[in-house]
Amino acid sequence: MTSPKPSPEATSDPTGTKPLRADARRNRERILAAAEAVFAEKGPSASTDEVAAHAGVAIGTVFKHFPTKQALLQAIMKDLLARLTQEVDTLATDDAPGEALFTFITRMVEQAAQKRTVVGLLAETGIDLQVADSVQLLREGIEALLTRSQQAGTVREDIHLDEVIALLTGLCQGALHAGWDRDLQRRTLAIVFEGLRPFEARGGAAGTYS
Amino acid sequence: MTSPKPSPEATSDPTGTKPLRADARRNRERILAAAEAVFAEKGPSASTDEVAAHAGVAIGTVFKHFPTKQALLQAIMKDLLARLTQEVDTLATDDAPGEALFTFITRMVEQAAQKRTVVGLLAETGIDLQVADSVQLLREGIEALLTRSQQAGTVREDIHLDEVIALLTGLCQGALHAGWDRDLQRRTLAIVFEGLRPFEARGGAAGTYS
Amino acid sequence: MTSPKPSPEATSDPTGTKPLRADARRNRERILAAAEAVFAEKGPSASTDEVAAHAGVAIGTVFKHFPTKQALLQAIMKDLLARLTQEVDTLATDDAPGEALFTFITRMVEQAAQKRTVVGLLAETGIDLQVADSVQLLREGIEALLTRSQQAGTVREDIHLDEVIALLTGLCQGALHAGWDRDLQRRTLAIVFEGLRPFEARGGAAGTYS
Amino acid sequence: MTSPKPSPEATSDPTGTKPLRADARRNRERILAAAEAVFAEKGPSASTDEVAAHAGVAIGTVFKHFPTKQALLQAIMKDLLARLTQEVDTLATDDAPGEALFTFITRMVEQAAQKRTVVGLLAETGIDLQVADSVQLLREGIEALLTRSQQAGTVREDIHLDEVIALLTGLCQGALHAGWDRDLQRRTLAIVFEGLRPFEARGGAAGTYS
DNA sequence: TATGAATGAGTATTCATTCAT
DNA sequence: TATGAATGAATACTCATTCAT
Repeated sequence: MTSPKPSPEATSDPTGTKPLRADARRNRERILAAAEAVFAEKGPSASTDEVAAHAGVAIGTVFKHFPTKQALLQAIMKDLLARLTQEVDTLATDDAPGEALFTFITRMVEQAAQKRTVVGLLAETGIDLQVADSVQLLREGIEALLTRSQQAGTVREDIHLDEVIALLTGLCQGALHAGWDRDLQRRTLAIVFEGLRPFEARGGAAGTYS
Repeated sequence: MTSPKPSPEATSDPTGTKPLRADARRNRERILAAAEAVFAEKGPSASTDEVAAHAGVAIGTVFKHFPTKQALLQAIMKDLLARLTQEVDTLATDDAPGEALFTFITRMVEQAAQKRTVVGLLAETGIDLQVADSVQLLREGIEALLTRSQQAGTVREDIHLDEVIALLTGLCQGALHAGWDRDLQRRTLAIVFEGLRPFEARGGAAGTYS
Repeated sequence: MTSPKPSPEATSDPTGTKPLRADARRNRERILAAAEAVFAEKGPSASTDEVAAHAGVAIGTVFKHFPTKQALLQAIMKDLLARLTQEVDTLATDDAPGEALFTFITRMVEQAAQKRTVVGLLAETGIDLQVADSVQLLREGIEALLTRSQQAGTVREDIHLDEVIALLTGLCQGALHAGWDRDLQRRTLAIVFEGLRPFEARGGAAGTYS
Repeated sequence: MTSPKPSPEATSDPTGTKPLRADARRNRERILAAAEAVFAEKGPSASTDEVAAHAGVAIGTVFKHFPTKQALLQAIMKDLLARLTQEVDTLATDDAPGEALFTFITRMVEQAAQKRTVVGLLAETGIDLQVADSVQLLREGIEALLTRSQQAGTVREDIHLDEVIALLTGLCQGALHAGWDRDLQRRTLAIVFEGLRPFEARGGAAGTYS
């Protein structure tokens, strides 16, 4: 049972929620991990039953923790966004300020390509997941990366956060669904990064074409 | 009950299929059109019943023409790809060779953003749609556009078809799911186009940022 | 399969509904009859599955005809009310005008006592069945009976329709739940009828006590 | 968390039960009170969880005291019957012997109409509640009232206890489900009371019609 | 060939009851 | 003894697919 377990800080309850009993908390984690795995593999239309089976609990337990399938999807989404935000924050305090944004985008695309992440799938189902808060946190993190990159002169000043997120979304979705291999990822990202750079910085580190 | 029927060439059967009676053919068209409309609006999880109702035929008729829901989705996909290929071919013989690729990408993204097109949704369902032939035709069309643009000097020589298609896919998916508005589309595409241009053509027509 | 089949006129569609195919209509009747039997025996919390099994059809067929359990209950209710209204109307044109109301009440109570009728059960579940129209028809029928009885001098002039219906409801519920035997029914009704008679008519035909 | 506890005599265990610890007894009372309130409001299909929550105890505690939902319903029923018996006994020693039965019936109907009492709901569930002993006590109390009324000359000699209880049951059920307003209650009861009176006492105090 | 009724496996969700903490 | 997490059977409802009319 060595599924990718969500980092503790990501799944920590919002303050104010009464702490769960040890076994309950353990099950919650297992369910979340199972759900992430199952939905990642089969898409969000996978049955809750399957999630329960994968987690090794009864179906009732899943619904005790997440009273709706929606709620379960939301929880995964929040978890994921929290981990991304965390990663963004780490990058933001790293040394190479100019490359931070490029690195982050690259990592996200890599992840998306690897596993059929939930991120993308969520949107598709038309389910409105109301994870606005978590999204906002991530936006802020990305904005910080963008600003730093612009100050470092590796991204044009006239680029807005919206475009960056649009590109990020599109690239992830593309990578996710079309199953780009590493090489294709690299070359595709290189093109986009080239488009983000100021004229005087073109042909930079990320821009090596075969 | 005369719904807007797809153009005949778009729905043409692959050669080798036995010709249908006139009324059967008419029904086939109506079902396809209905399916495209319904799936475009509600996603591929819309029920076949709804498609039948929208087409004004009984459910049995739908399954007579397309023995599986899968088959119906496939047919739509092929239809769509055929129309895109058609559009590509038209663009390829236009006068402005340098802008043809950019124009095509822009149009596709616009369409994807406008209607919840099937394109994107198909991939998501994880269904393997086996439309390889149709895709190949489109690939070839796009390749022609790419070559012409490169010859015209508006796209870098070191760009491959794979990256172009990867970008196209990602941008469409992004536009589709994230609901970009026209302005955001324009700015996002401008960045990508900038990345596609050779150094000496940078800051070209498509690259005006707010 | 000789369950009490609803009379044709009771189940006839409101005009304007497209006529069903013969087999569909037959199934509809069977489902209704089965539902009436099952709910009558086990109360409205009986499962729809059981109704389907009892009717010898698949569960989907039940839901095709009655898209909701509610709808099924409603249909039974309407059916029942229609039959009651019918009975009321017959009584209203009978010869013995003075006894018509008493006869009707007696019959209803008898029926309620016999089978765990749906009437009573419906109210209990807290389900709002929206059969107002059908109820109104029955009210009008009962009102006619009441008026005739009053004109015949067997019911006091100062009795209103509301009280009659209240008594009818209470007596049916009581008979239904408490399982009164025939003799107890008779004696209980005799008391109520006695209360309905004018002073000068007391000790009338219905009022023989042990 | 001091909810309105039922009076001690009402909840007294049948003799022979081993005495509970003080806190356990307190919990028992709270659960009973909560159950009565919850079931009164939502009907007997309300969940045991809700009862537990309302009582401020854990679900396990409820099942410790009442090993089955059935048992809980039974206990409420007994409690209720005990209170009614108590009320009957009080009335039986009151001064106005002739009106005692009428008063009792009136009160019961009033209560039934006011709150979605459990009384009525119990019968509906089809659950056999085995509260024969408690019922017997109540029967005896009512019989006493009946006898006194007959001796006082306000109720006919040929009326039996069974009919009185039948009427009582029916009227309560009717009032409960049909939601009679006070005025309708009054007029309906007046009719029944009139039916109970001997000829020479007709048009008595309770018999004023609009 | 078209129709549309019937099928029945599948899905989310609830809830009485059990049992480890 | 109290807690409350876990259980899992049950239930209403959906929908792709089949087949008699």
